[in-house]
Amino acid sequence: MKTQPTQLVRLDSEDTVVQLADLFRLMGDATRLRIILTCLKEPISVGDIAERLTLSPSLVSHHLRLLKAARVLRGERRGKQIFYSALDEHIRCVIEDMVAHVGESLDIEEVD
Amino acid sequence: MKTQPTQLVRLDSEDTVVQLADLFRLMGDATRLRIILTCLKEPISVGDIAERLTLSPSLVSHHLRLLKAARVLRGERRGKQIFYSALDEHIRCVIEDMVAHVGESLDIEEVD
DNA sequence: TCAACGTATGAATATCTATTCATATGTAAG
DNA sequence: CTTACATATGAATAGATATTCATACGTTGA
Repeated sequence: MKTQPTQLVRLDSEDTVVQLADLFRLMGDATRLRIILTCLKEPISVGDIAERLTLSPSLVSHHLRLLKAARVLRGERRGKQIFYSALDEHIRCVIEDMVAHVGESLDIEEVD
Repeated sequence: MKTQPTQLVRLDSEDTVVQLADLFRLMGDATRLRIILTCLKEPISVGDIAERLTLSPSLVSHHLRLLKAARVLRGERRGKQIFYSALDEHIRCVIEDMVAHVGESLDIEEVD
């Protein structure tokens, strides 16, 4: 069971906009977005992400640090490995909406 | 009446991810996000955006060019002015979902 | 045609950021 | 405790990008 936010998020507020922009910027890198998508499927270790996306573990770790700090992902230790997964499901919605946008854009591609 | 996308958008596809990342990156700048939010409320001219956000018309125009190219916004000429507005409603959904994410994150702020 | 206004564009720059490499930290097994 | 493995961190760097300034383009009215 999830508690409701106590205060409404004000879209006009300066720091709310900055906060949103920070999150979008995080998703605005193809490598990082691929990492997010990979973690959305199932919890997965740093090494496995690196292997699946053919990236260096170091690079993956750098990105994971940012994503964890922004509360997009969370890490859970299991023995020597750390498994990363989505902190909540909103990110999935955000991406799905954006996919819909891309889909529509593609659809009217021939217009001009 | 809107036609349906003829082809499914494949999330695994390399260029789909890049396309998505490009869009997120566009929204990942606070100034640009403020411009988007302003245009989401109602069609508004370049000069009025600049005034409302206290930005130079030149800077606004630079950002609008990118947002138009990415099909986030559209521009429509009315006399000397050009009014910008959202091309479709998906961007609004994307932002709303992200606001929800921020709301949840704020809600558990005290956890660690 | 000219002037005035609104918008767009190009170059220059200072800042930011993704990536790499080397190294450190933490964990489990022997 | 040491070795091996998994992940994290810090510095260095090459490339990207937001902003500014100057200038050009397009539109309207005189």
